[in-house]
Amino acid sequence: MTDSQEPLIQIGKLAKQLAITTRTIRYYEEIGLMGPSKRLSGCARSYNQDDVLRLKFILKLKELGISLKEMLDLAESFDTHNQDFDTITPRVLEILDLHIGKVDDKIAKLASLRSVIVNYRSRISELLQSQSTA
Amino acid sequence: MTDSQEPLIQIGKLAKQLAITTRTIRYYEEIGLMGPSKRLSGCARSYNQDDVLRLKFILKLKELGISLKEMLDLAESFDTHNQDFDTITPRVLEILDLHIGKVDDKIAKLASLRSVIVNYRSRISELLQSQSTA
DNA sequence: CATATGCCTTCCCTTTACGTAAACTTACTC
DNA sequence: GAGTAAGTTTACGTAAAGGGAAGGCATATG
Repeated sequence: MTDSQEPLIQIGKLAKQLAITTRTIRYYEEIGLMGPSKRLSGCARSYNQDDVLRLKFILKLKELGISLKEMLDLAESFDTHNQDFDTITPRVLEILDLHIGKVDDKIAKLASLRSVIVNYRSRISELLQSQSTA
Repeated sequence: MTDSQEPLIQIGKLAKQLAITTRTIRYYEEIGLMGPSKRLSGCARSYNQDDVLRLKFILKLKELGISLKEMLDLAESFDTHNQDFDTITPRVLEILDLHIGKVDDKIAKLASLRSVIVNYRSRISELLQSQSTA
């Protein structure tokens, strides 16, 4: 595991690679999601493979609809009991379950919305029909 | 239809009745969702049954996930061609179809999101399982 | 009369997840 | 040595949907 030289990447390249902006990466560091990054000479941030993976993970969670604040909470509970894998994982499951529930709710509401709209649509359509045949 | 006296209700009561705040009602008026309300002496807002229905409708749409801005767009196209029923109706159908499409999109995305989360959840769950049996 | 509601307007505050300058270093290249 | 590109920090701006306080009428009641 001890590579003679870890492949380090700078912020601009990393951002482009993940199709986000440098601002986003700095922001994640700012709020503590990414941890302070190692600096090159000239203070330029550099990222190794672990950092990249962490960022990808964050983006994945975000894509799943988890807010940055929730991630912070998650990260905190990782850090506070990170010795015990058994106690942290249920917490993750809990959060995921909560999210599945939320998504189910949204889907149900949208489905109901859809039927309302469709209903409305057909009533108007009928109205138009009777209008033209009058 | 000409009631001798329409039952008028004031903002505080209306808010309480719909379980929202007076600020919310004023806000909807502010952005043009509710139209200027008739005032009593003392400039107090008053609402008749139509107003109440409109507000209920807005809350319904909101609950269904339609943003206030989208409602404004809808309201605008109602208002701009409201002279000719034959020409307005197809436009409404168009908007409704567009919304049905949007809703379908959202539902599809959420469904895919759901399966991703569920997948993730089960992988973690398995991990926990194998952990405890180790 | 005093006080308590209820309403009014105006205006700044909040949260989330960044966007967008401004002003400044550092590094590479012609 | 001038220009360009990429990096830095600080800090104000944005959208959505209101929250909440200040300061001021008007009505109702003991």
